[in-house]
Amino acid sequence: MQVSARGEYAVRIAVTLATGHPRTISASSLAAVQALPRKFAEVILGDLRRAHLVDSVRGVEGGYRLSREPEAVSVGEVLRAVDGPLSEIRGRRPEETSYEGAAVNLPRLWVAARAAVRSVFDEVSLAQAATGEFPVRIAELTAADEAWMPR
Amino acid sequence: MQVSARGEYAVRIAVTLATGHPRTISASSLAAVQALPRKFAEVILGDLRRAHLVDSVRGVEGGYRLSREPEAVSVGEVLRAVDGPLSEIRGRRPEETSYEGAAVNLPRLWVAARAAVRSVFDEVSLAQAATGEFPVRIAELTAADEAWMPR
DNA sequence: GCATATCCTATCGATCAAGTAGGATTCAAG
DNA sequence: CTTGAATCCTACTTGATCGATAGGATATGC
Repeated sequence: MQVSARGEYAVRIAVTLATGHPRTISASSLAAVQALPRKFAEVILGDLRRAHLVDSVRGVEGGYRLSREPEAVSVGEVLRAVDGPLSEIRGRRPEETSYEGAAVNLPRLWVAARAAVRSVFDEVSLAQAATGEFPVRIAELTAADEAWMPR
Repeated sequence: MQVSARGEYAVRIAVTLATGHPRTISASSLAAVQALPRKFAEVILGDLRRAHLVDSVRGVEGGYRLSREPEAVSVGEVLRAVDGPLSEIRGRRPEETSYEGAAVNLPRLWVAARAAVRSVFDEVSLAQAATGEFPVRIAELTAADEAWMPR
């Protein structure tokens, strides 16, 4: 479940927009407050705009704002907008894989893994990510000390 | 949760070894039966050997076999041996991330996502992956039609 | 018309992924 | 004690992608 710099930046930008909603915030302001490269932030905001997750306003006093309410946008949507699909197996969708011999059951495993990832990123809204009030299922996942240990 | 070609190949090789356990199987035989490049398979088997997941025997009649019983090796271990950690956020471990402002709660989200991935790959053994008799929790994840749909 | 934004196109260096090449080394069987 | 089949080691290539930057065209409010 590798999240690229683009993905991380996009979510940071999105939760910042969620917190300021419905005010519009400029790219330089977003970049400054989250300490990321301004030009790169512009590129990412372009991706989010083309995915219809944010609206943009040009000119002085312009900037970006979420297209929908922060409660109605999931983190998964943001990540998909900038990186592609949440889960890929050697560049293919899990359900598109197919194997011979001892590996015939692997597609089910890949699909299960994707479902697990979705159950986190598609079930957390930008509003929840901003406030830290995660759904119970998500909170439970982070409750065990073990979840915080590298492996 | 991107799985690279190395990762996919490694798991396919591992379940093949699990099925043949405890016989030793040569790299060319593994490559042939799973239809993957022989030289690349050799590289991957080297990774698995250095991770102490497989033992190798040189010479004629040589080959590879699992170091432990197929029930005692998880898919997660195989994936970690060839790609690195299951989950990384911009190249860092989830628990090592840290943010200012609206993004302060994101580390919990990253940790939750990693926990979700682990709950699949670390809970499925090579024996289960080979037979298709997955744990109930995993089977449930693949039961819904929705799990098989792209998004 | 000027300051401040977004927006568009192009480029760049570094890194990595996937795979290949060639051969040195090991070992059992005959 | 040779031979053939296997692991193992080092190096290389090729292409794509990632993370960014540059420079300016375009829009907008005052």
